[in-house]
Amino acid sequence: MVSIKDIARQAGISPSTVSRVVNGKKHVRAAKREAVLKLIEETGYVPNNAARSMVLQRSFTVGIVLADTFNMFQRQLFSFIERPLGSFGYHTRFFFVKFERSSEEECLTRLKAEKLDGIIMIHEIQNPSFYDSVKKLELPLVTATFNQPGFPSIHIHEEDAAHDAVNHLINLGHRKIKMISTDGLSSGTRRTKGFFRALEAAGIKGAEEHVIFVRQYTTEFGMYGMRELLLRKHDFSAVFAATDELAIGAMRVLKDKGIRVPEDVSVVGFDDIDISNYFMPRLTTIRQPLNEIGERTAQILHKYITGGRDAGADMVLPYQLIIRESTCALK
Amino acid sequence: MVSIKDIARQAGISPSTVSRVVNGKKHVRAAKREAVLKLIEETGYVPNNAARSMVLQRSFTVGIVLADTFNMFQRQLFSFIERPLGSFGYHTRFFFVKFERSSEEECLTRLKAEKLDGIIMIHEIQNPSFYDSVKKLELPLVTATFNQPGFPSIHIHEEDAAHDAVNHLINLGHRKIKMISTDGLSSGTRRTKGFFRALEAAGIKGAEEHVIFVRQYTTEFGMYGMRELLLRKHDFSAVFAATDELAIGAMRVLKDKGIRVPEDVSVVGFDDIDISNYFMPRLTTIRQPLNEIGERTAQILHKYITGGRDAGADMVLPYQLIIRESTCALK
DNA sequence: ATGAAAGCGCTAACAT
DNA sequence: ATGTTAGCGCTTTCAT
Repeated sequence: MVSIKDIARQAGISPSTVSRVVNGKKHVRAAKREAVLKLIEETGYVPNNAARSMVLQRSFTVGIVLADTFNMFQRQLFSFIERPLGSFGYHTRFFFVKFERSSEEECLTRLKAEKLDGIIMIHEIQNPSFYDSVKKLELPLVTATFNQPGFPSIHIHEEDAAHDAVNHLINLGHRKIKMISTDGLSSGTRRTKGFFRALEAAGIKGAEEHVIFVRQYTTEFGMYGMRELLLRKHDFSAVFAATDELAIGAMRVLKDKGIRVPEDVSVVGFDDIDISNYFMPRLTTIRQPLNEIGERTAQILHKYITGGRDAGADMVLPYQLIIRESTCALK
Repeated sequence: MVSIKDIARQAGISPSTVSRVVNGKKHVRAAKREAVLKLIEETGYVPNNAARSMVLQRSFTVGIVLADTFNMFQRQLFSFIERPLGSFGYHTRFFFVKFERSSEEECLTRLKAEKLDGIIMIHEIQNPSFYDSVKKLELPLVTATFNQPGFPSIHIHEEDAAHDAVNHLINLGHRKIKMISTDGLSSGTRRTKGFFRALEAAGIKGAEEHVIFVRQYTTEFGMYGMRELLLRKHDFSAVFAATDELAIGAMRVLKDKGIRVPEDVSVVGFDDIDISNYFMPRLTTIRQPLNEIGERTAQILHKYITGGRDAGADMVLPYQLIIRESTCALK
């Protein structure tokens, strides 16, 4: 493997100068710069990252914390984060965390072990002490798709979005509306709040009884949630699922029971993952601007890493209600 | 950050001994080993990877080459590869490649730049010189889900599987069967071969005219493929899609045209991605044992990296035809 | 069984 | 503008 010394020797100069050229520093005579560049081209020299990393005390890698379910939503969001991050010269490293206290703690340990330049969370850790520890480590952290006080966050206004989604149902004439949500995750809590708010504004009582809580945002739990709902009593004409994946699972059960969507039951999701537009029926949902969220997240983290400790910024992006085929007016 | 020197100093011994303990080497008196372990526990010491990497000339990271579409199939497979790889102490780094010559070349450059311990390909590069270059680099490489001569490969027998899928259609009485496939990727070629073989065995002529080739395995291209098929003439009763994603796109178009699946047209996919079982109708498909493929791939690569250059092993895993709701007997 | 010393490839502070 | 030097944290001979 050709090293900086090889280049220096062949160019008849010192490694320092080669380093200056490689890093685009000033104070190098044009002629030498050219010569070095040419040599690099010829030899295919590439700086050794481990070495740079050691002296610079930076790893050039950022950790991405995500749920070990690695569901479609997260996978899509990751794609949108990875690219801009790469353009800033970062690599990404995954940290999967389960929905358990012990897994969260272990995640923190692993996060510490790697010498990360920064952390992006696209899945929230429930234990608040996690964030305290990160703060102590002075590790730049930004959260994407949810708001974490004290850290830069890029997200939409989930409560408002949920409210709009439910309101869409209400405007369609629905009064008996159920929700499949999560109570362990703050995103679930916020979406549930929006649900309650819309119901209350419409004068619909007993909202609390209308929501069923499941543990994770997966199609499996969507099925489970709907089964539970049906077990209690099928007296609803519409369902709001806290995520598209939940909605997809719920629709699966509905279909299997011979209950038609949207004729018998309208369904609204949340997130607008790719597949939602391929479903039959196409899912009505809230679109999160994943592309922009990814881009902003990368930008802000980079700024945070390079520019210093000005945390706390909270960026709220616009969402959009996408009305498709899974909802219709109450007959 | 606590370093090996700190531990050594506190334990009143030399860094060498600490290193021995950390790496589980022999020739350390039990008492000292205990002491060091205790200190490590207390201080939360973790070896600096960059430093180890430099002296060991290993990066502990393996590159994963995948299509920049990062479709559902790849996302799922990645999950199954990442875990076992992690248990061997490797990290993963993504290398997305587009379906273009230039992107493939650039991928090779980036692959070289990183000091990778190994490479896993879950997407094939079309340019054969790519593999020559990797061979020259003496970089351990294993391919997952497709066979690359000269490298360890873990995959199913795609041609046989495709044959079985099509045969299922034939057994159902279908004679007018179309295929949506790819000709740029060898997996597409192999699946197409299976399609031909089944048709020929059944005495169905003009097989070549029955397949439409698209560029990528995405739902979008599935839609495109079906639209083209319909444009030519709707004289088929069944369609075999080279992947589930393609099938999903195809079914979308069918549905939009008011053509029922499976009553009017039976559809078979390939891969059995998670979502296929949630579709309406549930997709009949070929199941690739992703879990096992992922596990084996990680194992074999690890062995390859640590054990030396015994490339060439070719592991063929069993597949399974999963008959669900998207196919039915020809009426 | 243990320590001293060298060196992995690079950058930056300090000379000049 | 350029070179010399030290050192990042670790592992590994080579002594002892």
